[in-house]
Amino acid sequence: MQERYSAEDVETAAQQHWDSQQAFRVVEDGPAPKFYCLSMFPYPSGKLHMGHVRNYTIGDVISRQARMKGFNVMQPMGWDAFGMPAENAAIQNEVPPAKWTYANIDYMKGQLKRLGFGIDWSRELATCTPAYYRWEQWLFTRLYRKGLIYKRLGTVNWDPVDETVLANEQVIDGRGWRSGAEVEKREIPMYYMKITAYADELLTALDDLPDWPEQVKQMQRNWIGRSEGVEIHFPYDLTTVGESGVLKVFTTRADTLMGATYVAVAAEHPLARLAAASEPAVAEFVEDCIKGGVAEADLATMEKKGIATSLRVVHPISGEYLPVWIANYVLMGYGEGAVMAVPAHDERDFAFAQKFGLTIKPVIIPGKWGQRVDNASGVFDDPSAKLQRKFPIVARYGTSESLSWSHWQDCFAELGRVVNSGRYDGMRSSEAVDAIAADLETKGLGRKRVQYRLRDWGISRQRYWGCPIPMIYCEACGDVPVPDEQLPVTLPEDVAVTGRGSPLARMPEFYECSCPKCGGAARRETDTMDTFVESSWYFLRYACPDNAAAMVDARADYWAPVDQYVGGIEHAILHLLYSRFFTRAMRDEGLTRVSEPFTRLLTQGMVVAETYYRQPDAGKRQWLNPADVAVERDDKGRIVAATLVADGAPVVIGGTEKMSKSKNNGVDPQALVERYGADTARFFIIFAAPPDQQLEWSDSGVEGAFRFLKRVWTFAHRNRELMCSGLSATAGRDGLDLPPALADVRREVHGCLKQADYDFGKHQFNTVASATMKILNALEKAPDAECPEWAAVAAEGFSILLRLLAPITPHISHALWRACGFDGDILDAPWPEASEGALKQDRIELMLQINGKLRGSIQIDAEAPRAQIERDALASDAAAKFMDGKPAKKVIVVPGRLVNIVC
RNA sequence: GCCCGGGUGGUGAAAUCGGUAGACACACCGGACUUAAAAUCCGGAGCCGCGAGGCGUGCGGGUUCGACUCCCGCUCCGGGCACCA
Repeated sequence: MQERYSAEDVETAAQQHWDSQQAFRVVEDGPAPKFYCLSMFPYPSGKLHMGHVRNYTIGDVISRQARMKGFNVMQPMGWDAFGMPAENAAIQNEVPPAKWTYANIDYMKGQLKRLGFGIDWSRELATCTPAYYRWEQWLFTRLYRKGLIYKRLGTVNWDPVDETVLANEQVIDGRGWRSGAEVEKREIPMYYMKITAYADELLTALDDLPDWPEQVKQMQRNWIGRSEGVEIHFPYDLTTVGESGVLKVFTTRADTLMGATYVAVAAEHPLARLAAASEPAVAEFVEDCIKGGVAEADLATMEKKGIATSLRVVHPISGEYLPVWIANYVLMGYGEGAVMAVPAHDERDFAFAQKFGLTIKPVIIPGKWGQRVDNASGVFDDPSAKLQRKFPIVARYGTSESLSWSHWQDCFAELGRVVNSGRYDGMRSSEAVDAIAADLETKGLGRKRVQYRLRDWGISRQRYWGCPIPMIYCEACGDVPVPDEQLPVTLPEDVAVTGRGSPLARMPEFYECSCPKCGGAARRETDTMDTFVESSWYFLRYACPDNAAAMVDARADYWAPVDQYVGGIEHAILHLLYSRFFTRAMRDEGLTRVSEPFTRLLTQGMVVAETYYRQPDAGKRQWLNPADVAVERDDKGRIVAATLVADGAPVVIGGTEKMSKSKNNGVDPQALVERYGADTARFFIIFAAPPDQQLEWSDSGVEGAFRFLKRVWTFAHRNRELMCSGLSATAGRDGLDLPPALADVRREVHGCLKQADYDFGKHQFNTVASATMKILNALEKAPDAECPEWAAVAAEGFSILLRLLAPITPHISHALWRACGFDGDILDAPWPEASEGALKQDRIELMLQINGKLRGSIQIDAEAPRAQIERDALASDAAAKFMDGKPAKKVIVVPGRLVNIVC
């Protein structure tokens, strides 16, 4: 054993050992229960970034501990290899996407190996290979025939200059990122997956995922957005509309129906088109509405615009004529593309009505305004204003009647009591919803129904680097799925990408084909699939990546579901929801037995670092890498200034942000590993923050991790022979009669172990790392070798330390386990168990509070009865000093913790 | 705009069911070793105060013998918003 810790030697040797043993290759048999630990696979963007290192370190820690606990562990890895960056790189560097992607995979795989992750590489897959995506196409044709995939128009961002569909990310301030042209909405035919068919199941099944973070489940619940409400039909007014029909809206607040004063429709709604045909101003407005992109965040924050039409619809209860408005905040793809507007009780409608001077008709008395309202006179008590007020029949801006409705108040949107609504007056909101729904149903103008916010999943992409959609168009036969024997539809790999239009649509050799039904000339679909499709089933394919005859086989039944999934919180909704849906679709095709793909979920936080920059006058900020910057501190250690090492001149401290190329604050994992080794990188990442929180990068923190590992190494080197002799004394350690100082050391070790076990269960690995440091501190401070029992205590303590460390820093743990003569390979060493005997204490310290303030402590027998604790507490110096001679009113004893005297 | 998180010393963080706030580290200060430095080791330290003591978990209220923890209101920061992955 070397005296000095050399990470490179240790890590190379350990990795060679694992390779030669094929230590992480796993098969589907044996008595051990299976444990499928999966980290989200990376997009092969070029090289690993720190977020990857964090993700895979967390997954590896869980995997390795599960193995020590006796599970048959599978930890696979692969590549989410289709996507836009490959096309962007192709445009920039004129490299074909396939070549670029495979080169990246090659490089990043080497990096993953160097970090020592316990991955079964025999299961590696890349989604851009025909061997993978052919099964995606195969399933597509099945789901299409079943009706779970269908075709309809969908709205996309259109760049009129580049004649290309843009991703939301490529639209910046309403303009195309390359052309700078104003983006427009355009409707094109697209394929959709009917995820809404599973909406209810996806929602209710969340309740059966106890090991998912509550926050993720809540986000998914809100995303699915189940709401119970009423569909209401407003018949067209024949004289203004010119044809018969009904305008359908959905509302959860049917109790406010009598307060509806207009209706608003989307620019793409049939009524809008009708109005545009005869009214030039409307046509202009509708034309204007196609400007801008489709991202919801933009639509929600843009200025609310609208225009009146001459059209009217008929209120289904009152028979009044309501004006039809066109509003840019109503969207065709959401619900019915129309809303009934109740300005008195909806904040958005209120703002709209005020802007355009529309009628505001209050029909609900908010709960907090009291129950007393006279339905005939409209007089009610407003306790918040300590006034008796007259309820406005119609509130118009500027009139005295409408004072209370001149500004929006949140309580307007609350449930309450119905007024101003004819026969529904006096009802509570919920009663009014029932009564109105019943009346509408009688008239055939509406009914109660459930609606979801969730929309069907549009999967068509007008891009090249993706899985081809296996469909053929024939003049005679229409849309025909590609038959099984013609699969896969292979994506040509040697293609020039220009950024204008879709390359496949310019390749007759790709799209010209014959109809599978009639044999006539036909055209192949040139759209590819959303890359979320590949990542919706890869976890099943890892079980059997080599199967050329089936999508999944019996091995998937052995491994599914994933026991532990680890990945970024940014995937909390889309990827995870699509995967849950896809698994169910596959279940209903008889491909898997499971419904939920991921039993336990751990969502990891981002990796952030400080930023530094310089800003020449009126110029762009130049971001400087933290590695090139030196900081100045005051005498308390606070950072007061920073300078660039190269020129010694000051730079601006920019705050802490997510590591990124644009802010130049990334730390290269490669350089880190080369300098300190994989174990140091892994230890720091685990130690610096709990997995689900953001991790702040710190170079000196890395130094500290390295220093700790050196201390572990040094302890082993100094005490190796002693500990080898201590091994024989291992039997019956609890029975050993240890001197008090050694008993204390042993109590500390087992206390740390017990705590670490608890923390492991919570996935709070940072405190597990702390526990290993505490154990080393205790062992180093132990009274040394004079005492004969020390060898046994040291050997036991150090073996516990190494095993707690093994999942986090596997290489050094592997080397020291052998060097100290412990049994076998630490990879399969049994996880240690804390001894209750070692934790026992005769006397304990209780904190002493007087009136809730800490004033001292008392020493007492661990088993002391309550009466004695009270007596000792009252007799203490602190009690005499702080009770001011007052008698104790009450004494609170919290066993094992504290005594509080109230006086 | 909507949904979901987070805010604790100079810094990263810990505190299991409402019971010692700041474990474990980083940075800092002091000391040992050294011709010197690096490395290593030992010690100190939340803030204010000479001290007794007071004050302290983003801000303002509340519940409680006792609140980082529970409740109400605010604020700032981050993630997601359906074509980034």
